Amino acid sequence: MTSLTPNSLAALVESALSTRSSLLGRAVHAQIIKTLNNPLPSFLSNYLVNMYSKLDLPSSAQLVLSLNPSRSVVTWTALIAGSVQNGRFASALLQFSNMLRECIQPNDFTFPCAFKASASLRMPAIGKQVHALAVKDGQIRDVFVGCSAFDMYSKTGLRDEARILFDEMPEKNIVTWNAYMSNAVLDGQPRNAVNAFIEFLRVGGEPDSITFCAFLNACSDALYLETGRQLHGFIIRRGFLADVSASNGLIDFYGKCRDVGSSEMVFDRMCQRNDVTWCSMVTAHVQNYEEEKACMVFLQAREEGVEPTDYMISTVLSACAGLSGLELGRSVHALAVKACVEGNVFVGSAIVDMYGKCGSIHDAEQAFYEMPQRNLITWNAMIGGYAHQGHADMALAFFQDMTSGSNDLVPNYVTLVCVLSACSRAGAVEMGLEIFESMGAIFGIEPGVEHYACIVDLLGRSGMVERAYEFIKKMPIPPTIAIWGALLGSCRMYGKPELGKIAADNLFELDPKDSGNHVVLSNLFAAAGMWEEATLVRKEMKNVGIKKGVGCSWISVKNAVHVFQAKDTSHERNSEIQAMLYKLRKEMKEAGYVPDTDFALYDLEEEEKISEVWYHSEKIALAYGLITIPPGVPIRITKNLRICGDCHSAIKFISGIVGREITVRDNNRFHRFRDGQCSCRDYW
DNA sequence: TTAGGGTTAG
Repeated sequence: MTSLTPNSLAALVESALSTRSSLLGRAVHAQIIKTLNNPLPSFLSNYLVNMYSKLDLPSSAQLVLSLNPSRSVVTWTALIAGSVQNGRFASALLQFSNMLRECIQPNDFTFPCAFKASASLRMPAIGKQVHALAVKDGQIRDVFVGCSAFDMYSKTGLRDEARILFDEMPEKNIVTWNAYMSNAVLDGQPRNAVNAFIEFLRVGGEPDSITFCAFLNACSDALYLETGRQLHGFIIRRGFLADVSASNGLIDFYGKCRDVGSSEMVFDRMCQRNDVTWCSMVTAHVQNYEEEKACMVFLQAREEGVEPTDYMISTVLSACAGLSGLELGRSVHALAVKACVEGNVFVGSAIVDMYGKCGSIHDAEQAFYEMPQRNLITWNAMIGGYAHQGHADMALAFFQDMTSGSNDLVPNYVTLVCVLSACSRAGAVEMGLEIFESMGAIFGIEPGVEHYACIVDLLGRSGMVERAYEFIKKMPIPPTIAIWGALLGSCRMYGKPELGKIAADNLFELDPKDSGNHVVLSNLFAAAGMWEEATLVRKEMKNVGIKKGVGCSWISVKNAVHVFQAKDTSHERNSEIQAMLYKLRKEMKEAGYVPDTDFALYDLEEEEKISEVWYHSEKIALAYGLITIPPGVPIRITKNLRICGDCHSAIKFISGIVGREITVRDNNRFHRFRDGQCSCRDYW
């Protein structure tokens, strides 16, 4: 056996670090103690401090450091760098200050760590003090130190200081330029990033994959689709298409620019993919409302043995939320636990959001309370979940709790959207208006288009349809589809054909291809007995080539999905379904249900209309659920179009008769029926 | 012993 010299022991420490095995690291340390007497040679002690700190074993690192009487700036920097790498930023700054207390001067390796810790903690006051030290001994001129100081100022929002540093840097390298571009994008200045790229090329810079990613981010941020496409060509010419990071950046860019087809093209042509590639592709589908495709890509990634990361899990959960796919959502939640990422705040918030949107508010609450840490997004998800379910009281209580006491969070734009939508769904008109009018003064958030839409919905849903229209006319920003859509919905609810026509005309202009608006207007006219107008709308639809999508409802039973269309008799258990429908119809009639034939789409005889609405797909899916799902288990149905008013009222009756909880997720929102009531206060 | 990026939640 060769003798263990200090140099060979140092090599052993290095190899233990490279395997990331703390067990091996401790074994090597034991061997060193066995071989050499204390105190260890200083350089070997430094190796150990570095290893322990990087392996995220801070106590051991600190102990080895304190046993080294001749510890130097290198020893301390090894300790601090490990803390920064493992996200222990506050510890890093504490260690930095302990080092100064021992009168050891930081060097060009120490300063970047201290700047990064200050930047990550968003503590510009500390960053400034570190900067002063770096200026004092001239270290700021070093390209590493200068770049990290610039990054710190940018990330802590001190633009002027960042700009001065950048302009006065004696030397800039590619990292400096990349930092400049990335921070410009983060700061909402994508144009500056693009200009910096041009300047960088002009001074003879050679971009790398990080430069491309930063540029693509700028393009997707500002929706510079053409500029991004040109960069795609540039990436190909420079031979960077084989680079996984550059291609990942392209997938992300196209996805954010609503060109998911190009994302798929880049993805399909890649020879090598990593976990980020898969996650970017799933994200691109989710961002383009292609949740089914997102789930397919996720399952494909699983088949290929790609390990699920916290990023992937939170993205897939948002796909489940979009699909109201509770079963898949549950299995992804289980996967998060298995992958040990459920404690991650992104994953936890996505779990809360998924359960809230899938109607399992108790699961959402449980996930919320079990989270080791929560942030604003977690609270928003919970408030949004209550709003979805029509629990305005809980939404408002959580809002109150979030902003007060130990939580002390500052609400953002989305928080206010969730709160106002909760008021609207609960008919809390005064409360909603009060919050809307004071949100600028109290929370510093100026109302945006989503907030205006909530108020239109709030007024309209409460029967103040004319007031809602007056409100729209006075809006300082142009009304959007959501706003006219809310008005049209309330016109349908309260039978206001004239205003409905105005809302619909605006919708036709903004969104000519949406068949739903034509159908609602036609129904509105039909309900008011204005058959000619109703027929005219239908004719117009035909003339301009709009087809109403085929309505269907689906229900998941024992992991199989059963899809039904209106008047569907094709299911293998059709006779049982029909028998259940017959039984229900009889019992409902006895309970006082009267079919609402406004929702029969044609000018039919009354008897035919009744039959028309009776065989809507959601009722058939529900009948199937009642014969297959054991008593006590909630029945969940999803519909691709909006649930019709007759089905809504029928399911209310059914929930009372059969004593079960029934939820219907339609393409607009969530309806939870229990004891003859629905979570939404009213429906047209 | 050191600096920059890519995928995530409303």
